[in-house]
Amino acid sequence: MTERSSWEEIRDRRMGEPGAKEAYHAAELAYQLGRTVRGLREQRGWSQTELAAAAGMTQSAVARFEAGGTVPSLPVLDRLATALDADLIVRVAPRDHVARPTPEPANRKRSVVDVGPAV
Amino acid sequence: MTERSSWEEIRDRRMGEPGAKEAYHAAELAYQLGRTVRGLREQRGWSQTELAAAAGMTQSAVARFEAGGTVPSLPVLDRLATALDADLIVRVAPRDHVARPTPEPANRKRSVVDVGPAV
DNA sequence: CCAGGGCATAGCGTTAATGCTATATGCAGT
DNA sequence: ACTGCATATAGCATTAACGCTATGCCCTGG
Repeated sequence: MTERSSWEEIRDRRMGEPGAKEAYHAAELAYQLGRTVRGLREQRGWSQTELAAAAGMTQSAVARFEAGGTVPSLPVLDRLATALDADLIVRVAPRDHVARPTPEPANRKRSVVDVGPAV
Repeated sequence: MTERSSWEEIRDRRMGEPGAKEAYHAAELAYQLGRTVRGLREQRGWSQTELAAAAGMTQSAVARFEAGGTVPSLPVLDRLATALDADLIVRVAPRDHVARPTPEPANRKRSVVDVGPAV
């Protein structure tokens, strides 16, 4: 239909489709992660090609990801984060608990991967 | 080989294989996320079957996930988090920046999904 | 005007996560 | 001993993410 097919299209459709609330979240998540990574990349003055090389992937993969074309897998996110010298943080934080003020030392040299019950 | 095949086996193998540092991270991430979710589930006194129903999946899927049998996708994590009334937090936080003390209100009622350049 | 660099897409083959059903234990409770 | 519930696996079909290659477009420098 309309054959406009493009990642934007795909993303828009996913984010608009009702009944797929989870898919929606995931799509939005993908979108925002893409923008975040793009920001970090540009901040470093790197081209998609360079980031791709550093993360062990190709330019097209980076473009697809940055455009939110697909919901990235954790392995890929990890590689990108590592390439950008950043930490990939994935956590399932219960909302019940009154999360403590997160006494994060703001700079601890943890591993690239940071997981936890979040407080 | 040895045909012992089980998720533990799979996980162990993945976490042990050298040369796949990213895969390692991802596997460990999967493992820990699984334990976190299991903890939250038991904390609620739910059975895998119940959590599965609440998250729109089957008991086997939950078992597989909790055992770290596969690296979960974001959509699945989102559904599980939502079912457990928790927040799924995924972020790529640059290590360079001297992250500020995270002035997190410790209790804001954000969306289920929380993404950002992390400060 | 042409060349080069950077980014967006198209297509396609491969791989891995999901979903489901069925089954094997293990552990109470009766 | 039998029944029922919970968890671990097996096996299989589907789907989607990934990886790669090849273009197309745009913009800028020569």
